[in-house]
Amino acid sequence: MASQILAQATRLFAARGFVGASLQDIAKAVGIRKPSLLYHFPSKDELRRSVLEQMLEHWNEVVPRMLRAATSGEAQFDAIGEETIKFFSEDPDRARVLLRELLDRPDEMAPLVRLHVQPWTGVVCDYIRKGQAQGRVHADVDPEAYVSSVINLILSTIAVHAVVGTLIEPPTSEGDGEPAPISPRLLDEVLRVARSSLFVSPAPQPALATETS
Amino acid sequence: MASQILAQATRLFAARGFVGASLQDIAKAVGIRKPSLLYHFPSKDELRRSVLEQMLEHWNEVVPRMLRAATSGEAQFDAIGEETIKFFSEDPDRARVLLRELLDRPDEMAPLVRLHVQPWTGVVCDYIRKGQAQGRVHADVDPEAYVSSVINLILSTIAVHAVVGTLIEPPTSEGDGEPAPISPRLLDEVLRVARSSLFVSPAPQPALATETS
DNA sequence: CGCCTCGCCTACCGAGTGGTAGTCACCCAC
DNA sequence: GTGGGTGACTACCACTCGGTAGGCGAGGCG
Repeated sequence: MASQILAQATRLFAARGFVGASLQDIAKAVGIRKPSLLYHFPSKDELRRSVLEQMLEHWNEVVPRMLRAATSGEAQFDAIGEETIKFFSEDPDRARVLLRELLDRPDEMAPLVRLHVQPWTGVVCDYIRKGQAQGRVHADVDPEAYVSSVINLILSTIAVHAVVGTLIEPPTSEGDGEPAPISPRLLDEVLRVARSSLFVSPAPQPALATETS
Repeated sequence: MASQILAQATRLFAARGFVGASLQDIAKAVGIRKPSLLYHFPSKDELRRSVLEQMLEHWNEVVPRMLRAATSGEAQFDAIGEETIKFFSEDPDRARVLLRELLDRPDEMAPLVRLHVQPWTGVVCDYIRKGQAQGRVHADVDPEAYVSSVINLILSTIAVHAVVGTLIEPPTSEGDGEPAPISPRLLDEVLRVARSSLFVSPAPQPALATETS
């Protein structure tokens, strides 16, 4: 039950924001009444914290896999980006909730961000600096700023893809109720930008048969 | 008077979101009572539209300057990015309000985005394709997706710089009430990423005496 | 059976919301 | 002076919000 509440709360917080999504809305989406919801979560703020906690918990399961990939080789470097994109794009509400919290409560989110992404970015930054020493990575990359920018780019691209997507290709059909998948063109380009702004040799593969699939 | 209301409304919408900022809060920030505010703007929704309209109006004054820069030469290409960054970073609330609206009302914002940034991105995309034909721009750039990504990156970087900034350098002093300027490291890296993921020859200048000015 | 806990309910509360009605002081043209 | 518009105010409205009080049925257990 609590998990259904968390799921619906995540969905509605993502769509309307924390203040915009009322407990009544969330309860109705779950199929119960408001006081029943408050039985499981003592307050709306507690519900918000639980939503965030659940998401960061899930995130923490993904991180070790990425770190292992990061330290193994250059080609696997992309895997970090792909893994991050996968995490957010398999449920874009994660990106939206996170972005909204970043906007709504920056002071509260700053320590959380430090706690959950700082150590990971530290490893990646070390790897970038090593790459710079070996000449594989552009010398003028600012590792911390680069990593922050790429995370930011992935997060916001997925969060607002519904709007930006209509910029790059007209909506296929109007009035559809389903979520509309994220344009692969956008995601591919995000990865390409991240890769080609990091490594000095941008194209090991000649990009000739990319249209196969 | 109306301009003061718009200014405070922009500030509070940016900080707390549309539903989170009450008319009473805005009126108090201006120094008047709520009904007096509703005398100037007939409804809260009208106030929101006016805030957006004022911002897009201001934006439309900047666009022609950028377009002139875009069609003049390669070095001036960066000027577009710098101009865009300047527009948002001289008042980060613009980025925050825009991002919030993108999250809150995607269906309403999509046509606005098309109207106000579509023509401009069209010109830039043409320029990118010309650059690709001449070999100055990476062949695997997806012009529309690239431009969308860069706009997204600039917007979100400035919108949440307060949180991300603490990732790349510890806050100099705690408890400061002033807005805290955007880290130049972040902005420089955003520009570098945008530039170096576009052009094939990333460094015409050897980046040796860049610290002169 | 009696009793307790769990999960949910209806009914209600005070506070705050966006918005309206009506008033009042000012100022400027006639 | 006087009429009318301007821009602010006080007082109020219906409504929704997050949260509480208390009851009710089902199931486990002595």
